[in-house]
Amino acid sequence: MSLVGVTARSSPASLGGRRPRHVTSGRDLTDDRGTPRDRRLAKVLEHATRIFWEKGYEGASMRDLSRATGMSLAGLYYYFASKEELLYLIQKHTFTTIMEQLRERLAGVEGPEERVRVFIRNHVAYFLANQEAMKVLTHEDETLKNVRGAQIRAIKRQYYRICLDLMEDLQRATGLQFSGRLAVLSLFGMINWIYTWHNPRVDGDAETLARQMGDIFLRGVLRGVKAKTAKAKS
Amino acid sequence: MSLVGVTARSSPASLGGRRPRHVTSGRDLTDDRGTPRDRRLAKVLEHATRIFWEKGYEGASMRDLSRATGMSLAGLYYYFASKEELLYLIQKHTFTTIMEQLRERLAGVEGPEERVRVFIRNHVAYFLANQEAMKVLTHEDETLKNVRGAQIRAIKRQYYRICLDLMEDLQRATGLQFSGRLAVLSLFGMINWIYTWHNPRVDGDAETLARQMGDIFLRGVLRGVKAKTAKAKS
DNA sequence: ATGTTATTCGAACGAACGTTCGGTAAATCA
DNA sequence: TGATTTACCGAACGTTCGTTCGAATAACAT
Repeated sequence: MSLVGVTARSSPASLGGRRPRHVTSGRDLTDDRGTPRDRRLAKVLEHATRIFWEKGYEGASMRDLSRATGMSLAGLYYYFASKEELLYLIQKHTFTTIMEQLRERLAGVEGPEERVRVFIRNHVAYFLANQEAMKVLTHEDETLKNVRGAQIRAIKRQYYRICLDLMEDLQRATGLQFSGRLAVLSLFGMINWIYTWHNPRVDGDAETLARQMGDIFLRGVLRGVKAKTAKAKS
Repeated sequence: MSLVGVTARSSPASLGGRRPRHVTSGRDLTDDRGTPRDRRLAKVLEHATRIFWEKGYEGASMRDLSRATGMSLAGLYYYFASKEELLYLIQKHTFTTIMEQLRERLAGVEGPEERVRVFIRNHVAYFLANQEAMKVLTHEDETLKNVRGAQIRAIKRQYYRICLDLMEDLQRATGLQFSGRLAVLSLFGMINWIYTWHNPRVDGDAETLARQMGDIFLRGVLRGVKAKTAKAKS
């Protein structure tokens, strides 16, 4: 009721109008918990994520989703109000989850550099574990308009803020001078670009990738990587 | 004839079929040179670039382009065969131009680090001077299919190769060990991400940005930036 | 068994999509 | 001058789009 914003036109129940449909509970939408309805919606969102990932939001059609889920076109709309809401739910869930995970991983970790490392590790790990959702999140950045767009942008600003704070802690601790804004945005660029090139066959796992990117970002290529052992490939 | 691939269905001229339309000459498409027709096409491409930039390729309609150019829907098709070809021409021209410019700027520059710096400067400068085209190039990366897609991907591979070579020269010169592939792709990520955040009001001009990003990439934030003078902002 | 609510559907709606057809003017060539 | 080519357009073509309607079934409570 609060989150979704029902689009139903009128229907005061007394006049025999149909009751408002597709009112999602405010629940979490992960696969396990929630009402059966929420669990079913979560499954639909998984399929939608994969389709948006493959064809882009505009390029994907509700008929694609119907085919993928095995449900009828009309049946889908029992679970959400519009295609746009689908994208909103996906982006919101993805963003919320990565931020929760970050807060957990940051808790208890001391030392500004290590905390930045944790941020990088978390972002890279989540990115690789949820490539489809993360591409939909970053690629369809400007797609949502109005209220839904504003909500997603608000979460994004929060996430940016967390990283900027980590960076400024690092500056205070080391006395170094650089533009925090530019550092954060460069870091985001490095990581968020992954979806355009990552190949699990040739590029390592999340841990390796995060360490390498952390090294590039924190030490710079000209200080090189402390030649630990196998950096392998090229 | 060679580039564009006419889609005309048959029409052997003798049977009264219409001659093949929209056969672009192989010319350069920049505004100044070429036949009047090519110049007119270039203008259309400029409008198309702005529209794809605003609404994305799938989200943009030929009617949007018709409105923007002031030409009729049918009239547009005198200059190109399809919407897809529009995107192809834009991407090809953009990619070709940035590579030409890079080769010019690299010529005569010695020293592996400076050559990497030139690469960064060129990419950032071109990016900011042609933000719309560069977004269309990077954002619509997977949009083109088949032959046209393969051609663009081939140019992209060339561009990547040039940068990788620069990076490997740097490695040979310094004896440092890092993954060249990862370094190049991280660098691309840093720079190509610019279009999602750049604000000319708060972020500096191309030269400043390129220097800062070069510093982050080459020296790493932990070695700081040689506090030259005004880094200002944050 | 009966009434109620939760799901799902076939069929269609109007709008928008990329593209094409037959044609008209204007420019160019002979 | 007349013939041909170039540049452009109104009107439509067939398709696909997101969404909705009324009804049918399934699940569940009483």
